[in-house]
Amino acid sequence: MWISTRAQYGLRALIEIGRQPGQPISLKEVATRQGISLHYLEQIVGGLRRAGFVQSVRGARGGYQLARPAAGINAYEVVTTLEGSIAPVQCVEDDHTCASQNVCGTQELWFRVNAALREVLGGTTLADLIVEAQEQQHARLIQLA
Amino acid sequence: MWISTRAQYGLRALIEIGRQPGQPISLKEVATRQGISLHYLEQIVGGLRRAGFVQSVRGARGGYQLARPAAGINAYEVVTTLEGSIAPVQCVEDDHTCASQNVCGTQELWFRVNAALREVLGGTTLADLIVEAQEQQHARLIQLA
DNA sequence: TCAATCTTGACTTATTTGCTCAGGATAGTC
DNA sequence: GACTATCCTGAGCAAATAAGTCAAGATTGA
Repeated sequence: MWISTRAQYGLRALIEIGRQPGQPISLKEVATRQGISLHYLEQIVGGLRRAGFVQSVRGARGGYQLARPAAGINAYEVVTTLEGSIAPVQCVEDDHTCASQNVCGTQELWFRVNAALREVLGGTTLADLIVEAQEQQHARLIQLA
Repeated sequence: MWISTRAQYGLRALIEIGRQPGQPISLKEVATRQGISLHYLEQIVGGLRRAGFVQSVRGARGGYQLARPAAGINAYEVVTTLEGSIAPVQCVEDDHTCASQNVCGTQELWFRVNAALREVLGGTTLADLIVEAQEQQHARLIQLA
């Protein structure tokens, strides 16, 4: 497992926040629904706020809401905001120049891995995830009945 | 960077070992060529031996050689041998059942990421890597000339 | 016999992760 | 204008992991 809980929880929080557009949801609510520690969530969502994904509404009945439409947020930017680079190896990291001058023989492989990752994560928007989450919950309710 | 140096060095060692089929190469040689600590390399290649990728030849003029043809070894098995699972999140790990019963909404995303990874790594054989490594070195020699 | 090489396992050191805790700032509501 | 819900910040900490290092031995060719 190499995606930290930080990024995983951040994505899940965004799904909850994006679910009811217009009205803010408190972190307490998000924490209960997703089973995440409140204090830890505060740290994570703080990062998402500073990066411009969500807005906070302070005071009683406050909470968080999306700062941009869900269809305009993709999983790649969310994950890298919370996690930093997710390149498989250092060679492939944005600003890095290879110490062994490309003679190791594996660099092209890691580039292909990196490209595949960006394609999958960059091609999934928060709007997609919200739909998937709702379908999953629906399917589960039917299963229980 | 989430592929450990262990797996990276292991792949690079296999490229060196697979380069001259038939004759064993010492780890000292591999360590010098690839710029890796000898003792660390011993640990790593030991793992590859136990997993059946390479054979050791003891004594003077000994070393390591491939135990299977290079075209029959793919990067996915090498990496997972040295690294354990490379699933992005625990949900997706082979024997794991999801604690939040699939209501988190992100599981499908991680499955897609995992599938993309397996495809790229599983589709690259050691024989491919050896060719790529030789092309790289050739290109570099021309560049220097 | 000697030296080159493989083999094993314990140990170390630094970093990261995943939290917890304490305390504050801000703003609606009664 | 007190009360309370909420956001916000930074320090601290235990456990795990990574990336080696070190020491000592086994095996075999020359």
